[in-house]
Amino acid sequence: MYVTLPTEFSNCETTPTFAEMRHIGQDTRVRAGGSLFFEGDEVEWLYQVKSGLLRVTRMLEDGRRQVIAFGFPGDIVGFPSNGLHNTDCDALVDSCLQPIRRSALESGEGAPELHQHLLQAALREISAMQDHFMMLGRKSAVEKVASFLGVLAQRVGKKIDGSIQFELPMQRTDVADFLGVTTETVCRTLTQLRKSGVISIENIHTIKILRPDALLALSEGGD
Amino acid sequence: MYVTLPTEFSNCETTPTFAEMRHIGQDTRVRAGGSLFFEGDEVEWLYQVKSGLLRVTRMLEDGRRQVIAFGFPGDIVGFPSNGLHNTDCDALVDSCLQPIRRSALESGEGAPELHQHLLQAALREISAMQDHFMMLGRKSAVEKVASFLGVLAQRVGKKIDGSIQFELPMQRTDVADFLGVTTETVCRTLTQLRKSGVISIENIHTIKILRPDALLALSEGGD
DNA sequence: CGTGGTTTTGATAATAGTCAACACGAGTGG
DNA sequence: CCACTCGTGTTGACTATTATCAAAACCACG
Repeated sequence: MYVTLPTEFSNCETTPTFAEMRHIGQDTRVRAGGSLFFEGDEVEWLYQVKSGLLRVTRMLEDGRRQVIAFGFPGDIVGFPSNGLHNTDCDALVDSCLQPIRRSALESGEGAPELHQHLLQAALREISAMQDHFMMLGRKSAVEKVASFLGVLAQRVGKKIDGSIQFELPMQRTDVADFLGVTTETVCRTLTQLRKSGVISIENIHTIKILRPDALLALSEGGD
Repeated sequence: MYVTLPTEFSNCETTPTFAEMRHIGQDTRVRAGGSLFFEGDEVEWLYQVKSGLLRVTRMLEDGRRQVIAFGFPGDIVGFPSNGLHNTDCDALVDSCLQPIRRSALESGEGAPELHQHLLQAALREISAMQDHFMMLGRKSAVEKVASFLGVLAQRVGKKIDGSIQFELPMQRTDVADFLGVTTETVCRTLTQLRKSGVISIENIHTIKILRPDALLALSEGGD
């Protein structure tokens, strides 16, 4: 029981990306389903994703959930506010993380390069969140799903002649809670995109963008 | 023509809140309707609101607009991403601002106290935006409006016996674009709250919360 | 007093949600 | 190896919420 504690099962690599080792922990692996932190926890570490996929969420008392962000390789999660985590975070697939001491962000003495890197990451985070506001507040279901697929294609897609293919490791529920729609709407929208020949669904967790131009148009409201 | 440039019409005060004057500009006044910056502008200054009200927005090509945030006294607006503004910002009423050099945030050498203050403000901003995700993605129109009024009451409300009164200086359109609904929905919801005796609308820009407890319940999904 | 912009209300339509059934696939145990 | 089961995904029928379009009311200002 109480199973969702972080399950560290080995170290993965040992080359810190930044000079000041003192502020960087040993790389950590978390199994799919394992949690990194919960809302209200004191922040000791931030985490830079090296491989895998994290899910950052926030819950309402009545169970409604919003996926705040997905943590793809390169992303940093766990920025504190008043020293506390204000979201939950868990791994959707086995993931490898580089922990970074909170103090490297907040005081940063002795590791100016790392401090700078974290600060810039936080500022990029603000900007990315502003984009997502537009998504949640002003886009239709089709535009939301199309935008989401577009971003993923750009971020983790592999070009195969004219089309772009990528893994969609999270569940439909996660996509829905990220986009502020229901699972059913995500399904229907994907079906609609498939039937109109914009994408093909290779299998549940693999999408191929057949017509990137059409997808882009849909994501911006072009019919 | 080209009228929306910042209209500075005087200095207002001269007591910098932080030690290192070098990084702090003279207090600046902006008239209602004046713009502080536009999306894509190079960031030279951040602004801490001393009085008045700012509106931070982002636009889609087709004209759809999302109000990212309102800048109330105490708030800091204008965090850069890659050195650029990624939103527009203008003043809704005559406002007084304290400009702070971007370098105070990003390099901060010589003014560690100010740097720290700005960093913490950025981190609080991230947390506040996460809350707003829930608002945009998962709350109904009534919950959105009730939450919004609740926050304003807490932030700028004045207690008058059992009720809380405050100014709502922005237009209905701004509230709508902030909450991700239409103006009509904002109006109808306010009317509904008024008719059910939760609020009274003293005049278009003045709201009185008659039953704070009921408003709170509505903002969390309680019927 | 008009005039223009904003707010409010009403009637109707469209989008997305809900509830329910069914399909699919992975893993389990007979 | 084959049901069986459970969780997830998909589809369908229907409903509810919110958007849209249009008209009226209100207000601020010249």
